[in-house]
Amino acid sequence: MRKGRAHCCDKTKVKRGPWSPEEDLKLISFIQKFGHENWRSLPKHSGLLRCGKSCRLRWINYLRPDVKRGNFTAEEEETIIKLHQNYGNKWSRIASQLPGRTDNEIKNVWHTHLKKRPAVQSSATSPCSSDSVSCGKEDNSQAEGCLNTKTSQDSTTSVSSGGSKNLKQEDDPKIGLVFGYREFNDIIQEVDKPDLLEIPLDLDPDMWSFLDSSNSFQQSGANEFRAEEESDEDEVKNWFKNHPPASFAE
DNA sequence: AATAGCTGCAACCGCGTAGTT
DNA sequence: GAACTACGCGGTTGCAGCTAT
Repeated sequence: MRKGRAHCCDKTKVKRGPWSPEEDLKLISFIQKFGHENWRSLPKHSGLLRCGKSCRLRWINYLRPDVKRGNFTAEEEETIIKLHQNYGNKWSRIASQLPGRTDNEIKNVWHTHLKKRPAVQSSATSPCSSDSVSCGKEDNSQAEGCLNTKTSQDSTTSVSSGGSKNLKQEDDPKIGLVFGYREFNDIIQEVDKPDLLEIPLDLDPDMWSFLDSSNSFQQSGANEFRAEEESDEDEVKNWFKNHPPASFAE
């Protein structure tokens, strides 16, 4: 279809693997300031050593304000099962019916929990089921009809099996390093509202030293953004200084 | 206590497609 | 219409944490 395509970024020059709290902060901070109209150039301007694709994924699956963390409710699981019967592996389509859930998360839940259920397994043999992606014309009316998806906002109301590792945000040590978890959600919800941005963060000592010592923000490769980023950094720093971690003690 | 096996999740990879030149 | 870019999607993988032995 296409004649050779350059990889989206030079693999040797970008960082890969899990995101650090500092990177998350940079990304949130940058998007809050400048938005994300161009993922490809975002890393360069934000000073992140990641490819745009990776930034996009991180934002969509984890940092976006409206991402609902926590285990899936029984209702949500039920909805996923129904939607999967209609749409097959169209995860983004399914995700669009589940506010706050990402396609990646739904896909994971499907593969780890839902598809193992006996009821699901039997229905999976239906013509429009899993892996028969070519459902062709999806019956939207039917699909939408079965989805009066009122998902609970209480992510702690979990019915899902839980498994051995429920490292949702509330348990994620990575995030816990920097943010109080509830506060983390709150921040993220403000990211799309620049004027309202408050960052109720519980700041880990490591993060303090990061902010105080490193020039990580200034190390941004984009000179044209540098001045603005510095003031952005100051904003964030000031906020942190005025909101000592103790204020979020449990 | 050590470790092998299993599970669940975050992140990566490659392809399809829409948009632009 | 061809060539190219960038984005979005779905499949897959790697790894950390948990459990069983």
